[in-house]
Amino acid sequence: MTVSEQVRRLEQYYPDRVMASACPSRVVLDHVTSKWGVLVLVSLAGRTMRWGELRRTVEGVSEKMLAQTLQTLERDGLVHREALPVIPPHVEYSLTGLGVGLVERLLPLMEWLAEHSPAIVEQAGAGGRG
Amino acid sequence: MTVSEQVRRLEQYYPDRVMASACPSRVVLDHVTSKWGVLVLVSLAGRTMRWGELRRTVEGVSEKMLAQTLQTLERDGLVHREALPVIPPHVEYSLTGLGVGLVERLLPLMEWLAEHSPAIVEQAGAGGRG
DNA sequence: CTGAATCCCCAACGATACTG
DNA sequence: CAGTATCGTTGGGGATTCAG
Repeated sequence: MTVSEQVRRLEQYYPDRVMASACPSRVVLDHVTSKWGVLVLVSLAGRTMRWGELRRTVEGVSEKMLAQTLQTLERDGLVHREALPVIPPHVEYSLTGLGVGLVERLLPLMEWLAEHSPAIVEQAGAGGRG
Repeated sequence: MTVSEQVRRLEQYYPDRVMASACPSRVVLDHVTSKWGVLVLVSLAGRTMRWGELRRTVEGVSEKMLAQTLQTLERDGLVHREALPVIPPHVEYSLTGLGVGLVERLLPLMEWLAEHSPAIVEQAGAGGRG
C-alpha cells in the first residue's frame, strides 16, 4: 500500500479531525507515546510479565514511572493486570485484545527504528547536536 | 503476521538490546514520539507543506515547538527543508526517503488510534481520571 | 515483591516580543 | 512569512521513604 492510500484511509475516519487538538486520538497518542509507553507495550508483546521483570527489561525506568505508565495503559484497556493474593505479592501484566491490536502497529515501527537508528544517530551526531 | 513473529523479527536486529538505555533507537524513538513529532510527520505524509500550513494543521503547536520539532527531524534526516530565497520568505517541508519509510509505519498506528480512541477515552474517562 | 506517597527539580513547553 | 530570543511556568519524572 502506498503512503497516499494510507493517508486516504486515515482521513476517512475523522475527515480533517485527526490533527484537531480536541480529537480523542490525541489523548491516547499521548499515553502511548509517553516516555515509557511504547517500551512497556512492546515488552509485553512477547509474553506476560511480572512487575520486576518489566522493571529490569525496560532499562532506565523508575518505579514511579513504571507504575504510572502501567496504570494509564490499564485504564485505557490496553494492559491487563492480574494480582495473585499471595505473600509476597505476585502481579502479572499482559496485553488485552485491544492492546494486541495496538502493538501489532507498534512492532513494525520498532523494527524500522532498530534498523535505521544507528545510521540516523551517527549522521545527526556528526553535523548537529545530540 | 502474528505478534510473536513480529517480536522475533524485532529481536533479530538487536538481540536483547532494543530495551537497553544506550540503544540508538531510544534516541530516535524519543524524537519521533516527542509531543509533536508524530503529528508533524503524519501531516507531511500527504504532501509538501509550508511552515504556516503546518502551524495551522497541527492544531495547538506553538511556533517554538514547531521549529524545534522540525529541526530535530531535519537533523535526523527524516524531513527535508527547502527555503526559497525570496521576500517574503517561502519555506517548504517534505519527507525524505527515510522519512517516508518511517511514516509508512506511523500511518497504520494513527489509523488504529483514530478508530479506537473514542471508545478508549470514553471508557477510561468513566472509571478513572483523564 | 509490588506498589503508594512524598518531595523536589529541571527541562520541556507556551507566550510574547523581536528580526531578516 | 518564517523564524529566533527571552522569559515564566508547570508538570513530568527521578529519588526516597513507607506499607501491605
